[in-house]
Amino acid sequence: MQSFTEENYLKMIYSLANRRQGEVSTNALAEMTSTKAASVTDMLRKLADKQLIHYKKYQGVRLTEEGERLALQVIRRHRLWEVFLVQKLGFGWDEVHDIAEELEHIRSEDLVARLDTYLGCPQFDPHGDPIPTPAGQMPEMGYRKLSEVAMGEDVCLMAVLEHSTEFLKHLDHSNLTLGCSITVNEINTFDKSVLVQIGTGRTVFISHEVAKNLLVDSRQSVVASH
Amino acid sequence: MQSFTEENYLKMIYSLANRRQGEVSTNALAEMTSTKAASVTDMLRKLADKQLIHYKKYQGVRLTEEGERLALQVIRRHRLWEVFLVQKLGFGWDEVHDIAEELEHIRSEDLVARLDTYLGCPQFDPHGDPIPTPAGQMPEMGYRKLSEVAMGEDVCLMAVLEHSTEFLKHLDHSNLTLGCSITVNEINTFDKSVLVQIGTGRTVFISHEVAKNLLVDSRQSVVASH
DNA sequence: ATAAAAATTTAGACTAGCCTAAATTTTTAG
DNA sequence: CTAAAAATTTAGGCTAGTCTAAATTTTTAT
Ligand SMILES: [Mn+2]
Ligand SMILES: [Mn+2]
Ligand SMILES: [Mn+2]
Ligand SMILES: [Mn+2]
Repeated sequence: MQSFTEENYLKMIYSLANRRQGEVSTNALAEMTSTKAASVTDMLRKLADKQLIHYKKYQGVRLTEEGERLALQVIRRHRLWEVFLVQKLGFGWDEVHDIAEELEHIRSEDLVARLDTYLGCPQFDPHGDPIPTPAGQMPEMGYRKLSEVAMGEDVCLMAVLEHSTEFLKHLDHSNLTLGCSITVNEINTFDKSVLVQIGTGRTVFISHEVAKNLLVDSRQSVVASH
Repeated sequence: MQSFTEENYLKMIYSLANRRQGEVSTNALAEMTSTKAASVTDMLRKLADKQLIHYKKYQGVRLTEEGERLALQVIRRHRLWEVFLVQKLGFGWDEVHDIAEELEHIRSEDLVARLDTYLGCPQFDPHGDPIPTPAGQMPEMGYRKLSEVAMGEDVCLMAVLEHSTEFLKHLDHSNLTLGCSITVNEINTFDKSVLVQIGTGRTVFISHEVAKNLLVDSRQSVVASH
């Protein structure tokens, strides 16, 4: 059985490994856990002892099969609770992360199964992130970043990479919601900002900083959530 | 801000204080927290430092006003989550205690308020226990134990004092559910067991051990929950 | 190729919560 | 009223998770 802390480390190793491909560094983990590198090293030794990670001193870290299985369970719980908070309790998508961060650690197979059923077995969380299957598979969506879309293309907003309240509030403010269609009208070469039309409605300016964090799909996919 | 452990101690001091009136003893807390008396003493010193309890060495302990306020918040969260688990997720009343024991520690004013609204502001949890008000008042029900009811009386089962899975399963087995009416047909003097009729239906035997843990009301009150 | 910089680990220390064993205080019984 | 029993506290120690400062290894840049 793992502690809250160990579960958090596993989850963060998983997401860092997927962001930059390959081994995860001590410093990256220290930043993400808001601790110091020395503390991370201690924890890595413990996780390695428990066979949850592959760890060679100075060489970075990688999840074992068992470690990944556990990480995906935590992520599954996190995302299911986020769906609950938004769809059932009426929270905004910018308000749920911290609460889900605590709910994700309540370990009861039965609870997760019932919650999943109750929510109608959702495929995506309120940020468009796929929910790992009960069997522990993480669906791979082939999304691109809006910052990589060519001029004139017509795409659909499927997910966001950044979950901070400020970022999500900013999107609300620009009328950018999951599932909305986006047409790229103009790309400014000097700062890579874009001018897009949302649906058939208004035209908004999106900075490169923001565009990098919007995942889109060319296909006319069904809306993930709303 | 209090830790999980501190919250658990406050909650247990509250319920022990209400059970046997007056100061709560170190040993009683040790038994209830499944720790040793020495550990309890350590924690009592800490809670006293934080002004959450009145504590004089060797003299037992009592909650301060602030301590009681916090204890009631924890109890409110616990009972609301129990309602959620039973009414929304379909758990049995014998399965929810341990999960609620973890959920109760998630501190978000907003979460509790929304959950309360979502559940329809319930007054009682699945065991018939009153849910403290948001303002921190614990409603006082004037229930009696079934073991104290006179022969021939007609009462309504309102709550249970024991929450263990075995006990609750035993009640299910005897068709004893919250809100059912009970007529005392016979009281055996040698072992204090009773023979009762449930509603207009079958007649069951109830040992003193069980009857002591059933709270009833003479009035034809509306069913608390079901 | 090597020296400086950056990343990482080790050493030593702290707090929260828990334990056992021993000391102390309160209660109970004769 | 006193001696034994029971309850409680103190002393000293352990683990998880964290920290700072110092040592070590790897990377980067001349
Ligand atoms: Mn977490
Ligand atoms: Mn999310
Ligand atoms: Mn608890
Ligand atoms: Mn209850």
